[in-house]
Amino acid sequence: MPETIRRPDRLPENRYGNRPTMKDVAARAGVGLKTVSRVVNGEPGVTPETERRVQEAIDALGFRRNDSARVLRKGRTASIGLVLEDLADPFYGPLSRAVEEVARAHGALLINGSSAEDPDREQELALALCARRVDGLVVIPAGDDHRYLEPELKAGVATVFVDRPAGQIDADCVLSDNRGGARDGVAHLIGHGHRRIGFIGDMPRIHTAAERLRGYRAAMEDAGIPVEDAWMSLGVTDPERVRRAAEEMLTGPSPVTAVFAANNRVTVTVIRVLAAHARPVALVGFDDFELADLLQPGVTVVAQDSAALGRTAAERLFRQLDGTLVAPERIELPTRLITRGSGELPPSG
Amino acid sequence: MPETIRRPDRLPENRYGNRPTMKDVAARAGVGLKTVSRVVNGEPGVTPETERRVQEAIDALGFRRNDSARVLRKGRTASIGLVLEDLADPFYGPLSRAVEEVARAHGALLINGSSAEDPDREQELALALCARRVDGLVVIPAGDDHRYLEPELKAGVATVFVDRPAGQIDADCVLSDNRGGARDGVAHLIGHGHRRIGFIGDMPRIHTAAERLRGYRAAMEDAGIPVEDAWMSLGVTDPERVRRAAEEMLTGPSPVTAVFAANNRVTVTVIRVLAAHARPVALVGFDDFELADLLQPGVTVVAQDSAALGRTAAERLFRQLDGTLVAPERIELPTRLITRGSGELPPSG
DNA sequence: CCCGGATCTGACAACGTTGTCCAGGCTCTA
DNA sequence: TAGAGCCTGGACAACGTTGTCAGATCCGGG
Repeated sequence: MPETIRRPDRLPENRYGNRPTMKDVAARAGVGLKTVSRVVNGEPGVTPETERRVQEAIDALGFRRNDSARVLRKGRTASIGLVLEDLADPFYGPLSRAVEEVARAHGALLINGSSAEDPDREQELALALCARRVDGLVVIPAGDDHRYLEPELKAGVATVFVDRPAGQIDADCVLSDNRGGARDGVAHLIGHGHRRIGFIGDMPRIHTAAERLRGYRAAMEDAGIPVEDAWMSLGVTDPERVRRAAEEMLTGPSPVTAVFAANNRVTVTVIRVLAAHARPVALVGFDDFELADLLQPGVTVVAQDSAALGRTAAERLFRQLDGTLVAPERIELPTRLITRGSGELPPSG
Repeated sequence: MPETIRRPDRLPENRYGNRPTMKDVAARAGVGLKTVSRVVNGEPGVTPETERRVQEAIDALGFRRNDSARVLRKGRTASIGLVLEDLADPFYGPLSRAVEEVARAHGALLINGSSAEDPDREQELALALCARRVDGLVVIPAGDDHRYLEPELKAGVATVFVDRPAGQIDADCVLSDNRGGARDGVAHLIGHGHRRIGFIGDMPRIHTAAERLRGYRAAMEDAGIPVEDAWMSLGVTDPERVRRAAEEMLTGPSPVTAVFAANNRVTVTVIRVLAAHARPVALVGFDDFELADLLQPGVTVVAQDSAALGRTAAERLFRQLDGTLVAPERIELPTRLITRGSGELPPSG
């Protein structure tokens, strides 16, 4: 197909398909442009009769206001961005739901996407949202350097980090008390007589993982129990390797009688290993999950309130936008130990 | 505070906080506006030296292109909307994740929200997304009348319905084979010797619920088993009432030896009832869920591939946008029976 | 009958970007 | 060294909306 040399700037008339504009509505209703705008936005100063004519034209043409133009003119988009780690992770469902509810209450829409735990993708996504001029950003960080957001912060984009703190910049963040929660969970096992307790968690470069490890160490130290290296498995995430790590600490020279699983993925895998294991082994997991109570035995967990994380973050974000908030703060929400059986098994073997 | 009588149209200089524009960048770099645009968009025709100067000014000012203005000019937003029923429902996690991946592959962002199963809210949300001029819409319907979308369809907004069909309009939809799946599940129970089989499902006004009921009836009819009313519970969703319904069919005059649970919420509740019940009762559930294999016995389910639903829908949407697709179609994806034990229990009592 | 005021309406500019098109400077060849 | 042609850069309009402001209309009262 030969390339057209001079295509007119104005496409025939099918931009956005061929949506009618206020101008079209005005022409059809026989009124001025601004009058249509007034009707659409419910501004006062329009006779009922005029309003009726305009409304009629709107319905007839199927007019819908173009919010891009509106945003351009007004400067506020009434939308906030949410950068998740993984949309499909059940832990984030209630969180994003909570963010959405708060946004809705403030008349804002939610735009979101997942970083898939990739720092570059997190940055790409966050900046794309800023280019859309979202009013604010809720970020669950994948990376640990967020200086790329500095111009945005300076430009007034409200920003709150959730679940993990921001890196290299001073910003609001809302976290769970990871260290305290892990400490409670491990102390619970110690309270039931365990001394050889295993820990399986993610890489310590991830803030939550590091904090939970600290909690484990603190609880052990409080009880005066020296920790053996063979009891700890760090940075192992895929099910197969978690399985192997669990089996090693169960059968090693100094076998553990209890396991602390530092996140829900690990917990589920460990449950599978323990189910196939002859000797009963106690288990406490970080993060609650559905049906934990129906397993045999029920799984004792340190639960974080992911909905509260989302709600708190979103509320802070809108308070930043109101201007009622100035100094960045770090908020830690408490966790809750839920006993269901697996954490109360006595030591054996 | 007294209202300012005449506020100048031009706010001092803090719209969007006070973001620099291309004009500012151009001034600082000592070049024309369009040259900046060229650099930002990687268009050819700029000397390396000029490009460097411009890039420097961009970095120094922290400039970020305003996509609202861009959208206004170009007519495409490179974003699609997703109207979910509930962000927090684990069934929709993989689905929205799949939609996101496809969108990402096409360079589009995803804007989403939940209808909370409320038709009015679904409409409000869908139209808000259209006002943003999303290029397309993936909708999991809450209501059954979608004529409100007609002007949008006419205007060229690509639209695909998922999980449930569109009501009163002719549009693409991607569904699971609900009837066939339910039929397979119930036939499986019959194959293991059951004749008195209970059905617990949602209100038949919901398409999926109605289809699954049809599947149940069809399987029973195929086997020549007359269905008793007492075996069916319809429109019951909250856990307490599901619990009661289940108990009634287990203890009634003609007690069932097996239960078909028509969605994952119901399944989980029924599991709880059966766990507390003396006589073993077989169970097949519609929808798979995590840990179903770890329960005692493992739960046999009719699984739908929610990721495939999302992927298929999103791909169709982008094919609509390409123009490679014209006539709306109704696509049904197969379900898969996963046997884990609970569905293979023999009749007892 | 005219005027003041209140009410309603519309012309116009501006938001920040991109497409078009032309001007000027440069290189290369004859 | 002049001329042709290419390359780079910039002026300008337009996208659809809303804020400002002035003009038009209508009413009642003096």
